[in-house]
Amino acid sequence: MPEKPPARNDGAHTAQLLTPCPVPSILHLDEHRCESCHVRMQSICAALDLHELSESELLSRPLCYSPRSVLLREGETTETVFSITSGMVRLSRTLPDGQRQIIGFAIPGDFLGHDLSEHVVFSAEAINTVNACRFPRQAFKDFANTKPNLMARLHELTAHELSHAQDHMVVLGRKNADGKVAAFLINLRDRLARLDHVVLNIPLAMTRQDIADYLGLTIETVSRTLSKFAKQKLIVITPDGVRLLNEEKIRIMGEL
Amino acid sequence: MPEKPPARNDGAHTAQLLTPCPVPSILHLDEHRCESCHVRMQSICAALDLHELSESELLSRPLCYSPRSVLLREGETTETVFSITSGMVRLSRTLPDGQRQIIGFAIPGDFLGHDLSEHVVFSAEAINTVNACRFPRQAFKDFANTKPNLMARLHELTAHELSHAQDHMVVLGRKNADGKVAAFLINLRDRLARLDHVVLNIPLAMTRQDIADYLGLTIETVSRTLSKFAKQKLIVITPDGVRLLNEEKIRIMGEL
DNA sequence: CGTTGAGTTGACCATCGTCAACAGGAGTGG
DNA sequence: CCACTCCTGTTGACGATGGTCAACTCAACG
Repeated sequence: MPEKPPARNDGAHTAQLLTPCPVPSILHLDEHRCESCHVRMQSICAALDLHELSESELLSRPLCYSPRSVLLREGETTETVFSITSGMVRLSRTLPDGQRQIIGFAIPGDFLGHDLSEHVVFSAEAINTVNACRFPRQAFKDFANTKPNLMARLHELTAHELSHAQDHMVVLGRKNADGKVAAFLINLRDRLARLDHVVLNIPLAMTRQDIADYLGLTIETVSRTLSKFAKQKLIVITPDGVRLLNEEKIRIMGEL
Repeated sequence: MPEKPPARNDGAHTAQLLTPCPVPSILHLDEHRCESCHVRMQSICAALDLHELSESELLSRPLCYSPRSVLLREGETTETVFSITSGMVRLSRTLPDGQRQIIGFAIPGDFLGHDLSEHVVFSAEAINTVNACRFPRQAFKDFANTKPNLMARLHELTAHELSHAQDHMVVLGRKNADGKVAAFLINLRDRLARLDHVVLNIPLAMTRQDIADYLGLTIETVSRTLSKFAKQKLIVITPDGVRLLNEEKIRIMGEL
């Protein structure tokens, strides 16, 4: 893991400014009502009863972000926090020398801005089209301070995130390339399964470069490893992701 | 980073059962009064006023743990949570194949059991003599649920821990051996400095094996890297730790 | 004085990073 | 429609970083 000279293809992750995309479904209001939100019970909102939900609804705005748009930018002051309702968001930190480490991929139900603090410590960029409820940070914080349930739920999500971060430390510190890629696939599958129940194909909306930057590998090693898995009939690589043929073997390789 | 065959020197981290050591200072009561606790404002207790402090004092017991004793054991159910007041605690996870990843070193002011959940996800072992306030988990949880300040403080500590975990991901994923060791030294120095103000010598109470398991390296690489730093007059290796000669260079190597 | 465990150093080698070439798809413009 | 570029992804050849194995020192301890 030598210190890379100033990143090779920076163009790959320069993302444009925050650009909400058209929200046609602003007309179908009930689709955007919190009450009928399909990830409500996975999200921070699980803590709220119907009355509280409509209170919180007054604070938030459902927004749609086009691919590559920026939800949060590392180093700025935090104006907003988010609850993701669809799509996938990449969370990353950049080193002074230009290297990038992806610290996670947020999926529907995930919350961005756990600490409610003033400083954004990582960038958040939409990978594909993303829908998210955006809250003004201070208003959300004030609201949470009056609702012990909500604060407890936020804490629960944060603690869960911490545990997940610790899992990933183990992967980064103690797994070889095969183990890292296997752990990544299994982990993503399990998280998506919690939302969708059946996940046959694991959609890989992120690029190989993203996966590499998440696993502390290079794009070449990720590509090679996936090809090797395919040759060993452990997976099939599809245009939009990966299908597991031998989940058990992959799971053992990636096991923590 | 090949998958190690079942750990080389397991003996190094078999720790004995929870064994509080004699607490002679049980006589000098005021030293153990929360009111005069020297890490109070760094710890979870910073959220409590004097009245609340004496309430919480009824829940907790100040205990002393001898080196290598176990505060929490991975996989068991959580009976207790801790606030560390002196000494250093090693937090680790073990993989099915016996490999170990150290996910952090807790120092005075740190809290163990952030999630307040039923399952212990990492082991916590005293590295040297450790003093800690022990709370029954459920009682602490109930208490926190009645004190929004305390819950907010717990959440603050957890969010801080999460941010720290993300820092460490960057180190594990994107730094070479030199950068990892440098980042470790600087990070430890800064954390100790927050407690002690002046830290000339960085005490390394943990073994080289511990450092290696924290940084995703081997004991040999850690040893070699420290020797190299010493040869380059960046540090001096002392019996009980390390002294920085050229902090600036180390800091740059370890920079995030 | 032998044992044990931590730490250091050297020699060798495997894994994964580096560099390079190439394939295929999307978008652009003539 | 085709030529062109740009970008992502794949594959191969080579080499450096860091892991493996081994030998050694030193301090602590009985």
